[in-house]
Amino acid sequence: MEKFRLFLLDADYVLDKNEYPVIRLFCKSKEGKDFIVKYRKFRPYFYVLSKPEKENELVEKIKNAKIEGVKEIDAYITEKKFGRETRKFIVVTINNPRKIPETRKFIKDNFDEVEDTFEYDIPFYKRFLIDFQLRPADWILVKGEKIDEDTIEAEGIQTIEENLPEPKLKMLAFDIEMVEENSKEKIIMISLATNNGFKKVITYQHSDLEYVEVVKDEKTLLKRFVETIRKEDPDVVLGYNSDLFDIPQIKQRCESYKIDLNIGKFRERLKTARRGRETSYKIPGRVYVDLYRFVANILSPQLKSEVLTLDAVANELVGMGKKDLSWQEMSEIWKSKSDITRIVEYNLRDSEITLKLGELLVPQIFAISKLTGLLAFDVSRYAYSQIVENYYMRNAFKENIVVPNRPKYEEIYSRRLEASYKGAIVFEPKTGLAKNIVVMDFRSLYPTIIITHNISPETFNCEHEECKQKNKVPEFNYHFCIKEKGFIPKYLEKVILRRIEIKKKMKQLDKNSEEYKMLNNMQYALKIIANSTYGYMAYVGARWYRKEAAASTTAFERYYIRKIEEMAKKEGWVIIYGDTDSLMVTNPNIEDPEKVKKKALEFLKKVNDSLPGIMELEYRGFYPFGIFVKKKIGSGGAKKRYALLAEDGSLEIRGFETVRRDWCQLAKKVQRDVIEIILRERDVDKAVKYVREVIKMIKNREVNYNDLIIYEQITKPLSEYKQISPHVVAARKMHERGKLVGEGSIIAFVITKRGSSISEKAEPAEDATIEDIDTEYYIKNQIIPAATRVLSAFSITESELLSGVKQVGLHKFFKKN
DNA sequence: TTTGGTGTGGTCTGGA
DNA sequence: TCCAGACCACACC
Repeated sequence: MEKFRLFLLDADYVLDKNEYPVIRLFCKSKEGKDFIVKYRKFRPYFYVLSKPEKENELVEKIKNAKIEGVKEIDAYITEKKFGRETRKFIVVTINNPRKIPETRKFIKDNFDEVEDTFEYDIPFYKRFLIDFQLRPADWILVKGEKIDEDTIEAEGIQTIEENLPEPKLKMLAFDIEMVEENSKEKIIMISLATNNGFKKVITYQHSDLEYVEVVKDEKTLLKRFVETIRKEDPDVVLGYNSDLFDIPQIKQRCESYKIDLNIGKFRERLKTARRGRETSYKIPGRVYVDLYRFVANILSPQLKSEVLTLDAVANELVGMGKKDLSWQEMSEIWKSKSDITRIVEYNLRDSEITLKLGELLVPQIFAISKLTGLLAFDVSRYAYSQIVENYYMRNAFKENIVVPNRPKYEEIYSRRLEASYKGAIVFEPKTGLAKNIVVMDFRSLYPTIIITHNISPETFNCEHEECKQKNKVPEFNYHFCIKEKGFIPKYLEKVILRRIEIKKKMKQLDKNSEEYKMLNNMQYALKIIANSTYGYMAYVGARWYRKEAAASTTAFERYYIRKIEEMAKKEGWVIIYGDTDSLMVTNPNIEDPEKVKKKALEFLKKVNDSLPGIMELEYRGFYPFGIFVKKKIGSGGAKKRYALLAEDGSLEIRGFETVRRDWCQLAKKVQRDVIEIILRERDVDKAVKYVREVIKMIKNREVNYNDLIIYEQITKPLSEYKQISPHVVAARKMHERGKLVGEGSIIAFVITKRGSSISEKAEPAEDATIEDIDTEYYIKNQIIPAATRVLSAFSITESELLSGVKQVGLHKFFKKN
């Protein structure tokens, strides 16, 4: 028997000829050699909870059950944790993983002794990874025999705890181009690029470029694509929106040409993996990642980009965008049989930036894999809820806890009908220009509350009198057990502590070092779990659902932030603003910034001494100036909208039109400039003059057309809108003109002179010019509101911006400076 | 297949 | 014609 240290990349299973499962692990050795590890001793199973005292009877009945397609069935009793109690469960094992649903149904339908069934919907490969606690994108130790060049028959498999460096992985990105000819779409070009420097474009029109391979037709193009992938033999295959576009197109064409799409590591065919409504594809033995899905599911909230196109995302993340070439131009070049260099370069660039994105994102995906035990394939396609859930599922196994069932449709429906609960506190800001602001915030507020107060579905309202006294939830008649650590807090704490540890380590490292990058990816993965656990417990689709747990978390938030507010006020601080986990304060009695900071640190120490558990309030920064504005309707200050000037001169702008997608670029720029003039120069007059100048330019149409485009998303089918807003009208016009628009499309439109209501005047951006623009609208509904929002805090009104009447005495707002 | 609640503000809609 | 309330999108944390 030999031992192999291998890096685990992917897993699946096949059936042997007797319909027994063979787990296959796709691995790489340190030297870069590929292996398939086969393991035959693992069987699919699920749990049956019997009615009390009926276990033995039920076991016998199950053992003797005859179920179609199931060759072998076995059952035995085990104990598992179920909520707060430990109960007997029957483990039902069969030979064929595909028969688990039928087996479960048979047992449920035929035996009255059955109370419930569990863990019947965990895919077999995932079951294996959980039970063996294997981590994809990490090293495993395999004991077994090498039966041929690249196959190992394993006797035993386990993880390796040492931190070995990753083997060098080969990544390949690809992209296709299509053109419509005689109302039929054809693939005209495919580009491929790898992180070894390989690049190739395959097409069937002439080109002299050395990396272009010219073939005779579409069919040969596809054949060469298959051969090239096989020859390059990548570990990771990358596309951008390829699950929805490139792969289905390639697949369909290959089918019609009867080309075997066997691009798997060991010449296996591309597989379709259907999950609910979404379709994805597996390339057996390779990690195939559609980067768009990861970006859309996981990364999008933290991106500044307004759209998730490859161009925008790559520009933001790797500083490289697409080449400029419109679909029409491409079509014309191709059909006119002229020089295709531009298409070739455009096509190759797409693969190159996809590759660059992959080099950045695949390590992030791998870090999440390592933490959750999910295959990179799954991580890259899962939503937040799925990623957290799988983290807890894998740890439930360690704790011998039965995984709660996924809610059925009716359950989800009734959960939806439950009333929502109160959230966090948002303070009403003091409007105007603020000075010497100290910002403090809680480090991971919700996670630390959950951990400190042991908030978990099963610790909720335990029977102990003591817990009722010592761990009561503010505002509610709820409490959480303190006798035993809850499952969720236990594993959430591991996440938080590990993240703190990693962040500490990172501080000592060079930011460009490989180790720093690796740790950064790991802390990012941990952050995802930490930040989504609270919301997950209130998510209607969650297995570990307990709305009261989430409601209690926010109740504690309100309690603590109020408590700190009180402490701060007592010490002479003025609360300028605060949202959920942050407080912005100033001390009107102290002028010297250094003294303010010092005093703030003393205050923080006092607060932290009073906070329980691992809760901690941190110093986030000092800001010489800030703007807080009035609400447009009603009285008082507007929450969630402010701008701060940091000591290093940078601006932090939140909530304002400037940071919103649904305002035209020009309005956003004007507002940002106004904020800057006020914060940096504290000169309201200058800001007013500037706005008047812009208004004049609009009147004269001396502005850039593109800066007038408004972007808004279509969030449901066009027919379902009750209120027909401008963006809906623009979308309908696009639809009528043969454009593809639907749920999720971001509509680019402008407001023109044609029509009476604003909606009627909305026109798709591509169908209008600067001459069509309704300048009145842009002045009154874009520039003026955006500028007034900020300037009204300094008593400037709309009419003053419009009239051009010179105001006097504005400086009074800034006497001191 | 969509982790949660809080909040602002634009435009439309329909009744006075 | 005016205005409140509904609808809708997007932001903050």
